[in-house]
Amino acid sequence: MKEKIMLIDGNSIVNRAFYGVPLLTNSKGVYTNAVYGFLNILFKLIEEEKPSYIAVAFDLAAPTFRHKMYSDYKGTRKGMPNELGQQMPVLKEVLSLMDIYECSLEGYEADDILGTLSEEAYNSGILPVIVSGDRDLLQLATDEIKVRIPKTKGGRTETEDYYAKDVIEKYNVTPIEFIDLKALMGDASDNIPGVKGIGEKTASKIIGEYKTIEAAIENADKIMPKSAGAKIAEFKDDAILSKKLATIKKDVPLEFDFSDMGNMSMANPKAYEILKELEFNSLLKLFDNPIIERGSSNKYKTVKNLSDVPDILKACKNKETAYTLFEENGEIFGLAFYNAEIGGVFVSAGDFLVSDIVSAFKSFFEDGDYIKITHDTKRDIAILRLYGIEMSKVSFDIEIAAYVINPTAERYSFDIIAKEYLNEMVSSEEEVLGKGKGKASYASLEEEKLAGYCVGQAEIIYRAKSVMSERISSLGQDKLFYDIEMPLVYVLADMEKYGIKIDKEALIEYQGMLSVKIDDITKEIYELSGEEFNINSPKQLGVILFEKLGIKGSKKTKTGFSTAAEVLEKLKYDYPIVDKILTYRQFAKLKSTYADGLLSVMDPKTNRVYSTFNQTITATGRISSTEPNLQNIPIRLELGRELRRVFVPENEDYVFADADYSQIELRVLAHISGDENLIKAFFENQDIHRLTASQVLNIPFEDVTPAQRNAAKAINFGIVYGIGPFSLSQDLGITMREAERYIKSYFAKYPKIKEYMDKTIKDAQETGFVLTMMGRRRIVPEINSNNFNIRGFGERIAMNTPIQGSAADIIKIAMVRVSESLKKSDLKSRLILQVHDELLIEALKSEIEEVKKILKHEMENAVSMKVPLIADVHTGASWFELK
DNA sequence: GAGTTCACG
DNA sequence: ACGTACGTGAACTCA
Repeated sequence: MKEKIMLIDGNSIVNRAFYGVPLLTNSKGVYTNAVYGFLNILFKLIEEEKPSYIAVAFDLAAPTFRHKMYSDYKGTRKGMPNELGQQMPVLKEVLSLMDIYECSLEGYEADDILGTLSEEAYNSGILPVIVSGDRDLLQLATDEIKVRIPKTKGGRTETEDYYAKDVIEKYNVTPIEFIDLKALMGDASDNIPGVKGIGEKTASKIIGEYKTIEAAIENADKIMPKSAGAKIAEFKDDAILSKKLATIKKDVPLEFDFSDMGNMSMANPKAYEILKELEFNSLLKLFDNPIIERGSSNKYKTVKNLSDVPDILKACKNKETAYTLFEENGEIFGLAFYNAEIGGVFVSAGDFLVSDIVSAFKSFFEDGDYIKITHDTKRDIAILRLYGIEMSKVSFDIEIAAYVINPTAERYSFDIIAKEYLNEMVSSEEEVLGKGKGKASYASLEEEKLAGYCVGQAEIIYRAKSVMSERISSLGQDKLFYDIEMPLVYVLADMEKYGIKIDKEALIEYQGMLSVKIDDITKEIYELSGEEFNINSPKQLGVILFEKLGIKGSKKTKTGFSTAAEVLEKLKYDYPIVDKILTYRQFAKLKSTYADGLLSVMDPKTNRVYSTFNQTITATGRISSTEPNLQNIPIRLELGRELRRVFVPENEDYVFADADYSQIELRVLAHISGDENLIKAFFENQDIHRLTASQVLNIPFEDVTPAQRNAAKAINFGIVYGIGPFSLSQDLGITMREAERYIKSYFAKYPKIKEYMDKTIKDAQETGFVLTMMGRRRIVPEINSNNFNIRGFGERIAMNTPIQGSAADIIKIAMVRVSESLKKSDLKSRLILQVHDELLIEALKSEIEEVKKILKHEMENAVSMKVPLIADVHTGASWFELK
């Protein structure tokens, strides 16, 4: 099929659009109707024609050769209305953002440029399609070259299409004769004189017979009716001039290269933004095309016979290859590969038995010789395990990479990465499948779309990887990414695979015990309040407590009374009902979130819960845990802590071994601030809070009272979070004045901590980001906010993130090493849980001593710091007993 | 879906 | 004069 070029008469189309679409503005009052109409026409025709090249020609204000020939040319034409004029630069901006080629040339009209481009294109073997609102262009139509005249009617775009035969059919003249026709009849809008007194009907008849103006003049005496012939003779000069004016030039001295007209990218982020700004919401569907817009996704190969697979694998071996695995509920729908050697390859699950596909590609996934890159490795590890495949090392996961580069993004999906790193708009999964209830299955996609989407994603991965790997290197994050985060993916995948065993009977008993307690206390509360209400509703509870019962000391939230524990705590001694509410809340929380919650996610076949550990959620580098969240299992209150008894090892052959870092964040702070006093404190290996109290208050270590130790503990915590006197005073129940004195005295004792805090804020203000020990980087846009509150928040982020984040770096290193050590020693014991400063291993009893040694050693030696790292190890027959 | 509350480090 | 400690996830109510 011949390549096409779409040649657009910009001015005439924008005019059509302006008059065809009601005058619109966006919410900022910018007129948008002409731009909107233009784009509607443009997109519709692009979709229909699928041109390889596009050029839009515009007139310039300067006079053209026609004006020089005839000073009244277009003399009757009024200028553009202001509402349209304002839209011209907007339109040009949109076209430029979409990389659509524009051209204009002084001294010539858009028509002439189009005529020239059409001629040149045709001679170069490219088929022109001409788009104009102006019938003058019909003279360019041939048997092959089509002229399309769009009409906007009631929001819909229709076009009249003219090949040469259609012109003949409609006007009884050939396209070439159309020039003569116009020259004879004149054109009021261009102020072409024509021959006065001859209208369309007569002109059409005459040209139909004589073909050209020249012939008509020569034969003027023979023309019927006589009067027409006489007029032609009389005004022959006008007729000749008119023909010159009406003839579109095909030899304009234009410099151009067709290759410049083929770089269109309608669906790119900048275009998206401007369309959004113009509020062309209906046009944004352009970005929903499930076939990835750019690149070679249209040129993929589909595997028709699995006997072709060995050749494909051969071409991938030792070459970086991106793959995508499309799966739903454990069922594989498609597999795509992309690399420079083979381009895109698609394998559809619809064409073969999934088990055959899996065995055909087994070596790709299992052999280290294939350099794999993908998106969301952890998910693929789990899927492949369902098919008996243990995935070997994936060298680059773009999702993890995107997180390392910027941990504060909302999502790291393909579409976001393509936009961020390749500046391309591709469809998100949501756009392809929909979301929520209406979410479709991959099975419902046409094979071609599924293939395009799979291969397109593989290509995105392949290309994004090279951009991202350079970025990571330039940010000094190679070690963080390649040695910590990438290996961690496998550790987390294993943790998710193993899960943790629940003593189901014990949990049901715990649940029942809570039910009884909740029933009892609910009755008591109803009695004390004199009515039944929903205690779970803060709104209803607030009304009961602070209006009906008239309890004093309420605080307001946005929506009404606050009933938070912080408020109720202060009132519980004076009002028994408040105390009961607090107790109710405790029971209700334990039952709904933990007892009911765990039972609902427990696998009934194995009696284990399998949490998902998310590696790309937190802004600081921590991991998070969901469904169930195993990182917030109660411990602080006794009743809650009892829940930990239901977390047990697999069977009698196993036991739990656990280790938690002692004061890791304060140790990190000592290290990165370099404060000698704090460093010394840690070398003394004493109770750090007591030591802080004695140093800050200048009293002997032995004389520190429990209250003083508590105060020091609160300060130590506060320091890590970027403390203020208000919060400390609240926490300790002291005046702000006193709190301020404590803080001052703390910083006086540990001067380098103060220096560190000041410096990290200053650096963040200048650079816009903060760093952890391992080079994890968080941007802190809040820090330069003009808003007092937001800026304060930014400053606390700047102070806290390096501390929390470095601690996260450290335990991640420990996890990777513990996991490696267990494997290297061929132990059956396995890491099953991480809770920020704690690692839990389900250990084979026979391996317990070795496991304890590994845990302690790898945790304490994960990094080398100016203070020792201490991990305390415990063992026990349930999570409860690890203390 | 936003807001509130509360569990953890 | 401002509002007030960092980082999470889950359950619940209510609009």
